[in-house]
Amino acid sequence: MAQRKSRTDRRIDLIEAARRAIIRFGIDGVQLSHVAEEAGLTSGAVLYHYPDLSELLVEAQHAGMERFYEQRLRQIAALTDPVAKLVLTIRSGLPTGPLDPDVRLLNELGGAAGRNRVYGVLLTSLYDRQVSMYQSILDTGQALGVFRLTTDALSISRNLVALEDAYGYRITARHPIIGPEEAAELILSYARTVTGNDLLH
Amino acid sequence: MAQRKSRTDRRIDLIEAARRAIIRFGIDGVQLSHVAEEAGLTSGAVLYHYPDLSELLVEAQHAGMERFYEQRLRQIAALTDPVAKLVLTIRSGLPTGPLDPDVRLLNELGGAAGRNRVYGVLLTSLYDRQVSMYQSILDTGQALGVFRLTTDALSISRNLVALEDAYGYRITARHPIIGPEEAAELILSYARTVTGNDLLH
DNA sequence: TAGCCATTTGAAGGAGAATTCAAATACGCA
DNA sequence: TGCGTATTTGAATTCTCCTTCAAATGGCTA
Repeated sequence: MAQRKSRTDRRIDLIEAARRAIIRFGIDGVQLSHVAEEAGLTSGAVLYHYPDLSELLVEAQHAGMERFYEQRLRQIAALTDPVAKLVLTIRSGLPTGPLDPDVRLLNELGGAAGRNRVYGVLLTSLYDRQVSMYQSILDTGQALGVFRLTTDALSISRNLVALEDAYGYRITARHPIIGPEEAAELILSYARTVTGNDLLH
Repeated sequence: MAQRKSRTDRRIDLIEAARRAIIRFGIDGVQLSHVAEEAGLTSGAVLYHYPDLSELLVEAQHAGMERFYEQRLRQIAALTDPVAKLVLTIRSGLPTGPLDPDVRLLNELGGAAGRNRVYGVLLTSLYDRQVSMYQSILDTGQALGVFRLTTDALSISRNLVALEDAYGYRITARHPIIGPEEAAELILSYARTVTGNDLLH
């Protein structure tokens, strides 16, 4: 028998297991047994904690998104230079490679968000928060005279997040030419143009 | 009994039916019975033409992609002015609204392309062709002196397609602010900056 | 240490979907 | 018109997954 755990500990495990299962089988392809296997439990045990699988899936997606976002925030928190912040933020929004679990998870939502309101809201809220993240970097840089923005910071930020998203898809789909490095360079080329800064650091 | 049709006619119908079913239930959620219902047939009839549902789904995705791409090509073929071409191309890459079937279908592939090589290849090939489409418009504009590109046309084109893709997702996910118009304006703002052209026509 | 209770198992049942196939049907062609 | 055949149906079968639940398990507390 699998090790017994407290209600909260087990729920945390299950959310992690669901995350892995979604990546393997897709948000519409996950089955109770997939989650159970990933967690090292039986289907019954999963059902004991989550009588409704779809609720667990939402929680898994939510947790994955929060982790992704918090991680990005934490990385730039250590920096003060707007240039360094911007460059690092761009890189941290891209997958490390085709198998990057965080981005793979987010990508699963793309299609589902058009059919499922909950997923649509989740994804939209993540997008908006990432936009704010960029916006505050750009505003600061502008105020310090480091950036000379060609348009409003909001529009630029929206485009930056959009570019990250799109290249995340390209990379996980294994584009033969566009990998993490190439994508970063493409986004940076945009960022250089609109900030009027070489973004060397 | 449903009207009898020739092998080829029925296969065309089924591909259309599968396309609709994918949009409704997701690429990993479609069932034989969904396709059958959309086609006005029984599951047995579907199986008679496509013993393997997954092959039908691939064909449906392929057909949807080709149609989407051909449609865009056809639209710009009527124009000669690079500015008009560029503006129209940007608009034609965006969904008309959250329910746009062509984009909804493409979005279904996003996640699956990370798990399924066939879908990955399909999606990558569409991306590359769309990039070429933009590239030829930009090259022409540059040659005519209408555009003064800030970077190489290839990078700009990659970013333009990436932006379309990403805003396609945002729109189908029903972002409360970013609709077709707003997305077009965001992409145009990028295009203006990198072409040095106001893109008014 | 004994007993309680939350957690987990595993088997049984049931629902739903895929698959098979014999029979029915309608179209094309002689 | 009538034959032959490709297409479609619908029922039976099998398969897979979800759901339920009684029994087992093991940690916690008194």
